[in-house]
Amino acid sequence: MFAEVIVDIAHSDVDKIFDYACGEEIVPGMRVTVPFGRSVVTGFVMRVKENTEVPPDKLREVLRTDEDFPALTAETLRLAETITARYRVPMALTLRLFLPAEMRTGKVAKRYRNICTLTKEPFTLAERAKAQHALVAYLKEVGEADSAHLRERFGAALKTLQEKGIILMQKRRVLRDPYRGEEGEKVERKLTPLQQSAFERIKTTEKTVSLLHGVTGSGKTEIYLSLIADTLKAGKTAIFLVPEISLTPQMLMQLRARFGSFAAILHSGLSAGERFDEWMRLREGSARIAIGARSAVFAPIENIGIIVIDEEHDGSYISENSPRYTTFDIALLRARHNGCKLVLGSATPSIETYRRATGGEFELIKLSERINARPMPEVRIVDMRREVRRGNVSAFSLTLREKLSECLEKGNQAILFLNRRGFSQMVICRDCGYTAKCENCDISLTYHSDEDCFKCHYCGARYRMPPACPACGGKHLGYMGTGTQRVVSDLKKLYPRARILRMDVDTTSGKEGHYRILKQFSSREADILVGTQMVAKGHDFPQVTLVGILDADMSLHFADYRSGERTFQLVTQVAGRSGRAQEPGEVVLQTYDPENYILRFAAHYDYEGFYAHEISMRAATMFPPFAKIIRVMVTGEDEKETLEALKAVYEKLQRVYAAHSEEFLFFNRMHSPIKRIQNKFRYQVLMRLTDGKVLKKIYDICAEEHHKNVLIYVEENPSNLS
DNA sequence: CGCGCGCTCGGG
DNA sequence: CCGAGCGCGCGA
Repeated sequence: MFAEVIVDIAHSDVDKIFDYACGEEIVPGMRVTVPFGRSVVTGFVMRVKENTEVPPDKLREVLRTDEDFPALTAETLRLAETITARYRVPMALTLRLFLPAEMRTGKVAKRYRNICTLTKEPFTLAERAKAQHALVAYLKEVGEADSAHLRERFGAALKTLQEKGIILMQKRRVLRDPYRGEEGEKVERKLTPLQQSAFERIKTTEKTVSLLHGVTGSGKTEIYLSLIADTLKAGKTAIFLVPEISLTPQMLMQLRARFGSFAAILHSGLSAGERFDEWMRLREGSARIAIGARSAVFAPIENIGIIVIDEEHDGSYISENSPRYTTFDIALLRARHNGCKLVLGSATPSIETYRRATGGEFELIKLSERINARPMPEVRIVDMRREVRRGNVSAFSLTLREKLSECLEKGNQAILFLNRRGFSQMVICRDCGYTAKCENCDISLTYHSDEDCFKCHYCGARYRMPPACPACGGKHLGYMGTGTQRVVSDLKKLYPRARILRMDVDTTSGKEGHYRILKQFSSREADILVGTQMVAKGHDFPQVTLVGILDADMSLHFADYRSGERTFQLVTQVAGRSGRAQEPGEVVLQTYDPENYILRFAAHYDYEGFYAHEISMRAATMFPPFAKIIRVMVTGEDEKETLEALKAVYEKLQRVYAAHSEEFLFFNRMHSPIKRIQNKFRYQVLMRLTDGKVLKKIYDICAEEHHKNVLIYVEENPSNLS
């Protein structure tokens, strides 16, 4: 027998099949150890065959298998072929997506437990050894138990009985279960008639993809869970994808309560061992629901009955590393392969998705009512230009201050949202105009008051705060632009008795960081929560009756065709945090552009209006989904080398442009808006295509262009053009 | 990716 | 004439 092997080296030079002689035990999907050149490496068996073209003097043998089962399934191998072809990345890189990182690094220790059982031989115990009697009785009842557990319960009796040969101990491999003992209560809510009909439509539609477009609080989650339960009943498996940030302990608890150990949860908070074991449970089939962020779309399960992508519009579904896949594309491939349904859910679907839904490609299901018909909070738009004219230059409008006082007096909670970390956006010398910039990035530094330092928000570098301007020695340093720290410090002056929590990347470090702050806030340890966009995502705080959006324009003026879409989503989401329980909520939206159509539509929760406006604008300007924006990034530490690489790709791309100019709306090379990040120079070729065959050519050109010390990659519709 | 081969260039 | 440095191609 011969095995076709891809070696686990992510480099295009070795991205090809190597044949090895092997025995019968080798099957496709297995990881094997093979001799390769002068070294020994891990490889993936893609196929096995009876014959080989490789001359016998070159042929070598598979040394051993890494596991005694195929780590990759047949579906997975096919899927990998498609992904590799689509994104022009080495096969090894694609195959790695399907395995937990722990498996490759081999750093995860298998966990063993000592399992105790009673001997079958007759025995007698001393009359007065009470603990021994209790232990034997217990074991008779449960059959077998873990030694650590018994020692804790019965103490030294265990050791005595073991020495007497009455209790037998046996080592056995066990899988870690990160949520053991946290079963919670099994709650199975009955679906409302609206939910029930959505459920039925998803099941019966001819279309593979359904879009559940439901306002916040319309009960989408309950529909997903019912669909998953239904799939389990049919003996199939399920994938449930959520944005990383939504994997809160409460949510995990809810899923655990509903599905018990059938659910395997893959997320960044798990230890290496736990992650590996959750993967194992899926691969073995003892867990049948894979729940997790985007990488869970590669879950090692077969016979999939449903795939759900919650908060479909969320940016975290697009991979930022090679291969730059979109979760939806992979999910669709898997849904087609398994002949199952794919459900997308969102209150604010992405423009692209909504167009495909209204165009008839997806089944569009609207849930326009909230559970219990609770109204959406009222949004009040405040014109900040008027505040400035009145002499109020603080971050808080008079309206917001009034509402905030009112809210606090009633004993309710408030959330203030501002998409800017730190104390002030930048520090400028009033004498000479100098601004501090990062040494590694082409970015001005943000002042952080709690650590009294400057930070670069791109690479995380810290700098000491200079006593005077480094350029002119002037002492008049000015703070421009308000960040979350500044808001907190101003709030403390305005409301000295209010308890304030801040939530942004600076305060949420560590794996439980988010959770800690959210828990403090939900258990009423604070009155006001100030935060960046991470406060926007689906947490349920019943006591919150006021949401303040301090600077709604921030994300609006981003150099990105999707900035309008993102602003709409953000405003809708943050607003949804207000008034979830009995009391109606309010939202104060501060802006310097109160006539802006996006903010107007968002204030009225008018997604359709927003969509109609946005899509006609995209059509008129020929932006996605009517065209494709392609960015070829060329980045490297040495400016000269990087420029040479840029020139080489540019010349080749230009030939494509010349030959197919009708497919190009735009073609140009330039510095990236941020010239340098983490010491790497960034150049780009920017294109806008009327979706044609040239994209393949562009990928080909970039794949064949090899420059050492310079990285070249293609991005499709990149979400930030920095 | 890691390695050895061979070509080239510079110093002695 | 010899050693260091680098570009190239190979690996089954």
